[in-house]
Amino acid sequence: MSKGVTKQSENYSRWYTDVVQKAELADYSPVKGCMVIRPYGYSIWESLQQTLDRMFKDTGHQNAYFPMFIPQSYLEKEAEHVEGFAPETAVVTHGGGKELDEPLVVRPTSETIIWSMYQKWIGSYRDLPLLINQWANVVRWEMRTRLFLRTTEFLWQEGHTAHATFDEAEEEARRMLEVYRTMAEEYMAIPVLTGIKSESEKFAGAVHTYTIEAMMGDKKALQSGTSHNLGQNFAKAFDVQFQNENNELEYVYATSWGVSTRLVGALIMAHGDDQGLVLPPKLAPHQAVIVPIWRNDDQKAEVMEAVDNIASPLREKDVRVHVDDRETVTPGFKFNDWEMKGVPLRIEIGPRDVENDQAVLVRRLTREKATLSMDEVTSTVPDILEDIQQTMFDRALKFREDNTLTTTDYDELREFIDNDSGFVLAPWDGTGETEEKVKDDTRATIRCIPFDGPEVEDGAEDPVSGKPAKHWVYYSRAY
RNA sequence: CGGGGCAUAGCGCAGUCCGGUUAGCGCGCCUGCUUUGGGAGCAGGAGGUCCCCAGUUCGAAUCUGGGUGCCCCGACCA
Repeated sequence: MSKGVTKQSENYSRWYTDVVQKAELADYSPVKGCMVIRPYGYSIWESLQQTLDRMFKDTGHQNAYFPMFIPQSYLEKEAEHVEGFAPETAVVTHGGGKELDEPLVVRPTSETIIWSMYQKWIGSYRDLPLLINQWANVVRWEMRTRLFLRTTEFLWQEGHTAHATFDEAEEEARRMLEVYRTMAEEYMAIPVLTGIKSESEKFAGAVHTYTIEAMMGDKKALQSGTSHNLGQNFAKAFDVQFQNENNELEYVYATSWGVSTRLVGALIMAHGDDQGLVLPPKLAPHQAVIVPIWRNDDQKAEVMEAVDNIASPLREKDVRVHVDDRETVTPGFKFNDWEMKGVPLRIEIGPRDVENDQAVLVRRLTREKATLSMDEVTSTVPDILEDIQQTMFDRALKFREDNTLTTTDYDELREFIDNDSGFVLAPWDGTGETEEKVKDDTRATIRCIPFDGPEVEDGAEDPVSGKPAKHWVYYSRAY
């Protein structure tokens, strides 16, 4: 195995697959398009899961689990939904050696089976709102796959809620998008654009789709989470009505929202560098790794004692510390290994340090080295981790801002996109034709109509069609 | 599905054009000794249906025919 990874500047997508494999996040599986998530990669997913799960519970949601197999007829009940998902489903036709009476679709998403159950569970306004989330795997038969970013099977969470009014559903969809924004920005240290999807990009079966969009290291966009106001579409398809306070029957209003293991891909591409992965302290499985250094057994005993004198108090302060006491590899190997794996902080302790009652701290993000006294180490590590977390977010935000063009000129837009220079904020007339033309010309799509975009001034025109502009939108090439 | 490429040790490859002893190299792996502050050194060792099937030949990793799998590039997508 060669030592480093392909440089980002040389070939970004090779850099990405190199990092995934060398940081031992995932491996290719025998089944085309599927992947094996290795322990280190899975522990990152667990960090994301734990953080999100707490946020879901804090906003009143409960977890449940629905089956992976869905009767094919269910998927067909909502017209837009079946049109959107039928081409990418896996279908089970046989079980126990016999052909099934009705084929079973392996869920590409669970709206249909969940709403078939909500039909049984919801009768009155007193049953609402119903706020359920599930952690699950789903299968979508994609043409082209990439580790974490798009695999045939992936892990995700999907929230499915039922409400008495459209406004309440709308509020829920926006609330959960805000949860995702918080997750991305405050935990993953990835700034995101929040906004609404255009008609062509919205979820099959939704009234509105809201999204968080992040900029990756190659300046392409990654849709990192979506939240949908489904209106009454699924309630009508599955005949889910409730009696309101006036004893009238009304269809239920729905939302759904999800993020997936794609977030791991977002972490890799938003922060990674030519040394490998760079993880934000709040989500890193190991926040600090201690590398002991010794020449002989006497030194080893001294050094390990000093290591414990640092590791224990740090753990008491809830710092996730890992002591790398492997004897089969050299310290130099360990340095590179943990840098590849993105551990935010490395603490080196050798005989010289023991003698001087000090330790060497190295930050992964900046590779900045500092020598601190043992006491300082235990007292300042939490602050250092917090500082790294903030610095990572600030860097990513500056990167996005430096690579975003605001323009009303189509030639400028095209040139910018053609040079892979990032996001373009431009006025849009709101038509699918314009959107399509930009896509044909540049391969860029409308990522979202941002919530906090500029006001459209009177007389402002769409640079493509010349028609009156309705919104400012972000265009970008995307994963 | 269209276009291009590849298949030889765990991984990455050479050998194939022009058939000929026991199929090599690097990394990794195992054993021992010496090492250990930025990917250690030396010595020894293990490991192969050369993708599959058929054919040509005294002889096939190498030539011929068929098949299979994978990768990359384009049309769909969290």
